[in-house]
Amino acid sequence: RWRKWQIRARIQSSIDRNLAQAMNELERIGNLLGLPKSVKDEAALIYRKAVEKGLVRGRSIESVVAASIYASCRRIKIARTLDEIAQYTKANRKEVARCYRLLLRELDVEVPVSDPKDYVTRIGSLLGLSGASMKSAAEILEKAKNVGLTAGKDPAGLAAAAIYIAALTNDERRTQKEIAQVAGVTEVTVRNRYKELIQELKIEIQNQ
Amino acid sequence: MSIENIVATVTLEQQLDLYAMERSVPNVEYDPDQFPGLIFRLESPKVTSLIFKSGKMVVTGAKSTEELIKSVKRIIKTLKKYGIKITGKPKIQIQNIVASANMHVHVNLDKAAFLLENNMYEPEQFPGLIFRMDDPRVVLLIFSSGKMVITGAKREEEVYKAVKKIFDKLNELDCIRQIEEEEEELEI
DNA sequence: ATATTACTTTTCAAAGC
DNA sequence: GCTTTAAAAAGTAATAT
Repeated sequence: RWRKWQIRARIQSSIDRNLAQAMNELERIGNLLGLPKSVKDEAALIYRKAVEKGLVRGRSIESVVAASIYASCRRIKIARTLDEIAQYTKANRKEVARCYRLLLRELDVEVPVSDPKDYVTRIGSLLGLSGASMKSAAEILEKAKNVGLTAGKDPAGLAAAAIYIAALTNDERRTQKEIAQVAGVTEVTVRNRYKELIQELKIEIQNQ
Repeated sequence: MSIENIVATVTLEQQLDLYAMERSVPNVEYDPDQFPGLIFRLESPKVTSLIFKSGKMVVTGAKSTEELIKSVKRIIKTLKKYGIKITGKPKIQIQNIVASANMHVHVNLDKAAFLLENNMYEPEQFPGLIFRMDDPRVVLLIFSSGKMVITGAKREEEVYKAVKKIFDKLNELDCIRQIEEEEEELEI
């Protein structure tokens, strides 16, 4: 009886210690990323489930915390790339991605497929674009999705190209370089997506 | 549909001296600190073999069972040619078959990701939808172009079964759209 | 600015760390 | 879990011309 109680207490305290450390990490990374409380709370919930299922064994707390944050961002539709989150940890993107896949498979956390439109708000505001431009970028992406142009493509690259077009047509031109930088993709990707979008959606660009 | 790669293990039931092989057989790589197996590349059929001191080997790169068998025979013949004594007949076991196929349709991956069970679709990480099929037990990488990769099969038949099954399933779920393809290559 | 090369994902065995 | 080997898919990245 006593022994059983002791074992249970020991396990509980081990989970508590793990959680306490994890919450510090979560708070640190979350603040560095400028995430709202709702995202941090959701991430904490996901992490708690992971610890209770013993998924953190053999892995660093930090990587699992980062993966929980990523899953939370995806659920709440706060656009953040895996790289952005991983940069504040000692682990690399690959390790965080591995933990994220583990969370998806082992926990019943449902994560919707990321929507390029979610990246528009972030990229647009970082560039100081008007709401009108962001709205037209979202419309371009909606059309692109309807003709099956977005399948398999990086949502950040798609959003970047849509913003490039929208800014151009709204007289708020930003260079591909500027957009690529804040979107976290290369200029080549922005250019490739841009070419495809204007060609397939028959968008007229006056400028040169 | 075509088989792209077959991974097989070959058991020779005898110990091998890899150091002696490295000295006498040309074009082999052996660095036990890096990897316990000796790497031997056969030019035709173009396959690569990892040979272990236990007498077991892994042969990769074959595109058909016939090619695999021919490769194993040639590898053993080559080793014998350079003075490596090999007794008994090799036991060949196919461990993994990788194949590619083309459905010639456009696939709505967003919809498929929502409707299919056991799938993973993360376009920021990889363009294909990863689907784990229970029967046959294989993994399929499905692309929006309608092309796909089937891996994890142990028999050729499982590949055909999996391709038919996923096509029917995507059709049922209405995740497929016909596409106008210019060049229709004829294949069997 | 475009062309190559290289990496992402999945699968599998081998022996050893 | 890692190390090594092969192969395809399509996208993206890094480097070369």
